[in-house]
Amino acid sequence: MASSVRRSARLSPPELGAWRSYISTTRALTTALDLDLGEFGISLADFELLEGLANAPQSRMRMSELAEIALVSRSRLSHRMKVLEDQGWVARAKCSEDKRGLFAVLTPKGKKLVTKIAPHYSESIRMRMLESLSASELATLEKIFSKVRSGISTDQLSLCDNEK
Amino acid sequence: MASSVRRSARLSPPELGAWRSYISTTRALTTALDLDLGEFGISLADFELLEGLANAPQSRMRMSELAEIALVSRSRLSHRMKVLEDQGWVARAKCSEDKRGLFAVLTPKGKKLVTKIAPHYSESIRMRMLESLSASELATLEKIFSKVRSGISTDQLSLCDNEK
DNA sequence: TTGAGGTAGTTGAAATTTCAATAAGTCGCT
DNA sequence: AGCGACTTATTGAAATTTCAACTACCTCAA
Repeated sequence: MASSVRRSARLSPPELGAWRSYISTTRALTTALDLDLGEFGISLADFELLEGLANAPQSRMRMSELAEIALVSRSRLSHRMKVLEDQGWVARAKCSEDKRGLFAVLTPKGKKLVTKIAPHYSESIRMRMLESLSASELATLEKIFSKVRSGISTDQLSLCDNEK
Repeated sequence: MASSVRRSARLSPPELGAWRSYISTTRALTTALDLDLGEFGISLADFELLEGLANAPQSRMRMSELAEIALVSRSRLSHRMKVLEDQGWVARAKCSEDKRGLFAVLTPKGKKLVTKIAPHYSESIRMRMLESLSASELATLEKIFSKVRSGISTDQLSLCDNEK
């Protein structure tokens, strides 16, 4: 009785093409962005943390919330916060509602940095990526990745400390 | 006399939407793929190295070529090769044409591993990403990233050791 | 044929990230 | 009131990645 589901066949040429194109471009792109931001003495990942805070009410956010929006593990955030704190860009503040918790807060110095770098960041993203695309491609891009995103059950990954 | 070029303005909502959607999905996706492959005791990045070799004639490739196609720095490749070698998946072989050079070679054990894992890898990519997309979205995806890729001058990044 | 400058690959140390464990606090239930 | 299960965040150690030399070799022009 012929096969029924036949899972896990090789990727078809269009599938393979799309995947390869995506993955290799993504690597090149993040390298390029990191390089661009590097001129301002910060990495893409760290800048995203500061930017996340900058966009939050009162420029502060609970550690775990920041970890979640920035898609980094909690322990990684803890470690990064230490170095961002040493730079004077962020601080940690107690949280009175929940004594276990802490707020990550952007300092004035940190705000200044974000203000200074943000335009270059935008420009870098635009130059490296967005500029190559038409308005409709832009829309499709957003649609495609939203779809993919919702196909990935976030909680399953748990953004990767080891919380089983 | 009104402004002329006006570079580096804030990203427009569609631009921002596309970017955010892309970057956050990409993080979730690579985490998911790593998790999937983790069940077979290997990371996505390492598997890509083995797969790269598997696809090369005679399952071997010059170190620098492998670094290039896998988009990793040379020093990183050197370090990774050490651990892949310890696992018995790859070996290094002298290159007679150029005595500075080496070939990275997939061992029989490495080949077996690739053969075993490849279907799961495909299935994971399909399940996590491709399945969410229509054929035309697939085609657009490939087109978009090819465009973006060619907008990024590869040599400028030099795939990131410090070769100025 | 030599020597200047470039290329291939490696190395050790420093920086970063992950992993597993831990402290401290909350929540709900009895 | 207090116990057990869960959550928040941190920590140190291990693994990985980057960074900056460094060795060995190749190329080519004078």
